[in-house]
Amino acid sequence: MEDNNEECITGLCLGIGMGGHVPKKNKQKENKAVACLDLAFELCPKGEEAINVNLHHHHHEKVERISLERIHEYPNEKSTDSDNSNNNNRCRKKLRLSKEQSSMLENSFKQHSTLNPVQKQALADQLNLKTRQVEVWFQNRRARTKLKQTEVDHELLKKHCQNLSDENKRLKKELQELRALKVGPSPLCIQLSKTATLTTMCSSCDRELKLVN
DNA sequence: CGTGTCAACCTGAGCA
DNA sequence: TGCTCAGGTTGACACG
Repeated sequence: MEDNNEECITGLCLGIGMGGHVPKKNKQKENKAVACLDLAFELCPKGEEAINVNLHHHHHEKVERISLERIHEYPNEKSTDSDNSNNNNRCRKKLRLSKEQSSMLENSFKQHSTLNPVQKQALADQLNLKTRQVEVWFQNRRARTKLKQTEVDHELLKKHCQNLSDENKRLKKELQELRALKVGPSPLCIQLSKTATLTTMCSSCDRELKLVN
């Protein structure tokens, strides 16, 4: 059989509506193939039949391995979930981490927000998860942290902006009042006319502000 | 039934 | 070239 990996994957993608997209990188090809397998698995939970029909022999070993992992990966599919009566061979049932798994991941994240491969493998073994799952959890966790921090920063900036705006209004009003009192050449008025700017301290941030005349 | 959450995935960039 | 990451997206599920 000829060695034409792209055609193999393209064929399968076309067969399940992926539009025949052929990714450039091998890793991406593999990802697409895995995505294809999700759907192939949906059509054929046992895996082997649908997969062997669609792929050349070069892929069989890998594909079979992945398909078996899939069966392992979604244990709820195997009617172990007693209260899930509508077990309808859906291929990607949402995985929910247990409280223990979540808290251990959280604790690990508190210690270091990134993991080296050894730490990742150790944590995966400890939690009875795949390293990929641990990796994804940390990626998502970092994204959530960043999002939260962005929201906090946004709120702080909004408050700071409001404070500055209030301070600006107050200073403008004060300046107007001072000008209204301009009955004679007081030292302040002389200073104002010379420099055309007035400096003051912002009460909210303790920075020096320049008030343009 | 609309919406939020989150695991899983995709893609492009940076790095060794 | 392969790996890891950030950022964005998808899809399953829970909840009001």
